[in-house]
Amino acid sequence: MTEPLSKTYDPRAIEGPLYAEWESKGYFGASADAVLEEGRDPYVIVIPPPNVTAVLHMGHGLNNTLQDLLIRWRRMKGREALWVPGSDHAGIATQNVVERQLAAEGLTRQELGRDAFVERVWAFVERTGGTIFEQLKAIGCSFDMSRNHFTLDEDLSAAVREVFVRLYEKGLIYRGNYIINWCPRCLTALSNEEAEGEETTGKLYRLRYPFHEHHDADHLPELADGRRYVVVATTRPETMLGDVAVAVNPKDERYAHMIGRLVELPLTGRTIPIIEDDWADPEFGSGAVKVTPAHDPNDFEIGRRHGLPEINVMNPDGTMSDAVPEPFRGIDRFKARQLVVEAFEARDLLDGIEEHTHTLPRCYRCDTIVEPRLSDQWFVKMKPLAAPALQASRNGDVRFTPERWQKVYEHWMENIRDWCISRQLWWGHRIPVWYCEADGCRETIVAREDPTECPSCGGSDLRQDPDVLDTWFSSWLWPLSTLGWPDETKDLAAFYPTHALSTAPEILFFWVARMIMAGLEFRGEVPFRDVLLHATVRDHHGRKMSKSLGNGIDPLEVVERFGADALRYTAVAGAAIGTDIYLNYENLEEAFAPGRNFANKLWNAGRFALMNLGEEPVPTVDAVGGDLELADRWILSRLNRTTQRVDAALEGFRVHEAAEAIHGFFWGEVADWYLELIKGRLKGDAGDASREAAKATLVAALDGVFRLLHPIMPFVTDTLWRRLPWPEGVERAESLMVARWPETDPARDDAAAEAAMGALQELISAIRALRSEYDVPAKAEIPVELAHVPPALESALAVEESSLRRLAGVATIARSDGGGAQKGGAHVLLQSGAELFVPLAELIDLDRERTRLSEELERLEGLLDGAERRLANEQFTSRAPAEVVEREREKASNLRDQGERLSRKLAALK
RNA sequence: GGUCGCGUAGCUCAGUUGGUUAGAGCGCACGGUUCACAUCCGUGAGGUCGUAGGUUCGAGUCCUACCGCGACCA
Repeated sequence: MTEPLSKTYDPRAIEGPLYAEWESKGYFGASADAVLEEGRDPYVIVIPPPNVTAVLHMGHGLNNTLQDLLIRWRRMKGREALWVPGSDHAGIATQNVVERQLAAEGLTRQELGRDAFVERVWAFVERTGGTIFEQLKAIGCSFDMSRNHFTLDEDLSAAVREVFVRLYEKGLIYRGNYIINWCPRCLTALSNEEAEGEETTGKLYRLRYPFHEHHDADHLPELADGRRYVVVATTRPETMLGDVAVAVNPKDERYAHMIGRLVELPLTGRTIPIIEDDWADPEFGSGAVKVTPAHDPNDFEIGRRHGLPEINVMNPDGTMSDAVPEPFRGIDRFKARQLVVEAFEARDLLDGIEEHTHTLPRCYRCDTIVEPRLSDQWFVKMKPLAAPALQASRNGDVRFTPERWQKVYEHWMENIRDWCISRQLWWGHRIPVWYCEADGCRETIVAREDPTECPSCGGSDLRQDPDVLDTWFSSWLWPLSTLGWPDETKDLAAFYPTHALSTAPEILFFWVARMIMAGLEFRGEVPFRDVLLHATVRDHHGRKMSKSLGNGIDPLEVVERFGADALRYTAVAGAAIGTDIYLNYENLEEAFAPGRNFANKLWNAGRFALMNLGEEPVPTVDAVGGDLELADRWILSRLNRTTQRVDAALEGFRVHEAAEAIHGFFWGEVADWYLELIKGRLKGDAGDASREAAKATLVAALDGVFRLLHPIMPFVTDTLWRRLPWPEGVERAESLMVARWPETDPARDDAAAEAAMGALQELISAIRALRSEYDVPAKAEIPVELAHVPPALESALAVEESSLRRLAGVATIARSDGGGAQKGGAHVLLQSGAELFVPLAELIDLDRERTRLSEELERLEGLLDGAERRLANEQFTSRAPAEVVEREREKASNLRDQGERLSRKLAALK
């Protein structure tokens, strides 16, 4: 710990060991007793559980950095901070992975059998399941691994079963035969949310259905054989094999008198009726729509309204079923589509094909086109659960950041549809429902404990429902179940409700909305107060990073090359609220330059400070009070303002603003100015008292900024912080991680010091700019003359004249009255009111100087013109607030003064 | 089609209730090798704040329309 810092910043050397130390000291743990018995204020975040098979990607990197930032910040603020980690069994995704492994061995899960398959998945999960947490540790996540959970753990599974039974008993879970979204590749039902719409340019086919018999449809077109026909349009012609009616709008006069007539359903030998239903839109196509109740949600509704039959023409795998005529049986749906169209064409029944843009639903796990399918499934009745969840948003019990997500959430809640929760998978929570197989009984048993006999007939021939539950049916309980619910555990009492949830916007409905419903339904309280929807990580072309595009960034490679702190800072600084973060995966050095450069700067400036501070104790700032110099008071004032800014930013989840404030303070003020100003004092050039004041201030400034930065860049800050020399007798935590967050101190705000330093900085910058403008050699020391020096600058020069010489390369400082202009030099009018003259006849070209001053004068006159016009406007002076008018007057007078002086100088040069 | 959001420097973005001479990082140009840092230091170029109206004493900020982009939901 006291070995010297390496000359170059090497994050690999510090990060791993430091994390291990934090973990071994138990800093990540939280205590329920501390909350329940000692009255400590908790702050809780539950992790959005990554899939158990997941490997870390930048989305995780960003999201978990944000959570760690919030947790570390609140921990330093003295809260009992708990970050609950865990993972999700991810039914379809995990099952797919293992099925692919089997396929590589030439096996299918059906060949293996259910029990053996599930065993195999468990083996896989146990082998790979912990990976992501090791990876998250590498980026510094301070979660409490003693509370790690998995959705298939015994206690979490018990919670799932409890919830199923409760909702069933309450009448909110039911089984029914409805149209659901079906993935023909995964062979399972999906919820509406899991079927993702994708805009596609497809085709709209117009099909002719001839009337079964001749009648008075003279205004309709006729076929070559003289039969009249109606035209229906569809994007899925193969489903016509399951048509049971043609619907027209009752208000549509073209068809009004045809209701009840029959048309022939081509290819099938069936006839189907024309029915009236409001759903048919007279404006769309011919106004007549085919009705296929078993394969379309709207047609399903029409079918039920009219008591129509439901003909299922498709097998689960997307091939045509035995309910269709022979040539189509067993044929894949898309091939069947082609065959149906050809058959229509051959019979002159194809009315036309046109391009048609529509939204196709695809399976969110395998991208296969989802098929609406009629089947028996379990559903949750959502309206009763949504009502309180909607209320919670409207009354502010849950808040969304960025705010606009509130509307998205409420819109979804207002239009909620029932949730299909059964999945035809093997990996997941088995549905706790049994059917009595006894003849004449057929009882349905829904139970918390596996039943051994039928409560109705006493029979023991029970068959459990083969299906499992939607994974989200367990993750919607996450904040409850990870804290022990339904048991009344200490954790539940101490840590529920949690405080913030940070996640990706795309799972707002899947997960966040449902957690809010579950929290309210099962615990009577929202599960968290704040929902933070973070940025999407994209590549430099704006494309979402994805495995299939190969445009991802491996966070571990970034950590390896630049360090976790660099990764974290880059993510935090780039993730402005409501905007996505763009990273170039082809050039990681450039992509992570902000964090990498800043970490390196911290290291080097910190190392320099530590070398100069030495290891002996330093006095406190209070102890050297009277010896504090301008620069000291200035940097302490700046620190104080920075602390205020950072606090306010973090309260509002404006993490990028916090990062920027700290970055600007450390680099732009501490490193660029303060360290430069005190170099001589640290060496003792100005005596012991001055040196001690500088040391005390430097330690205070670094201590403060390291604390502010620790939640964002925990490793480099703790490493440097613990090496700071410390005042004797002042208590100090053993790690910055568990040190207290800085308090702001109004007494340290020092406007006078800031004004004086501001004037000095302006002067130094102006001299540097002139040197650059006129190509003064870097080492050449130049004379300067000052006039009209205002008190603020005067007070700065009184103590920092040597700094001025060193930082601006000044040899001599003379005073003049500043009356006119001297030839053979350069003039600058400073905003502080001072005048700078650099007499460098041999370097300064008169023409160039005149041009430079003219341009400056023009700029000033433009500004003055605007200000004067405003002041001349009586409306402005009477209506604008007095202070605004006053500020405008000062500005105008200042500009006028500068302008006049500048034109005199310009005139003198002509 | 509905809802929401976004167009500010070459790029990615700040700009907190309308009011200092509109900022940052990256990139670019020029200069800089002893004395913390070339992952650095200094200086600089670059913006009629998408377009057109409107409200106001005053608009990057508020309103309307349009153009362009994106997201979500049908």
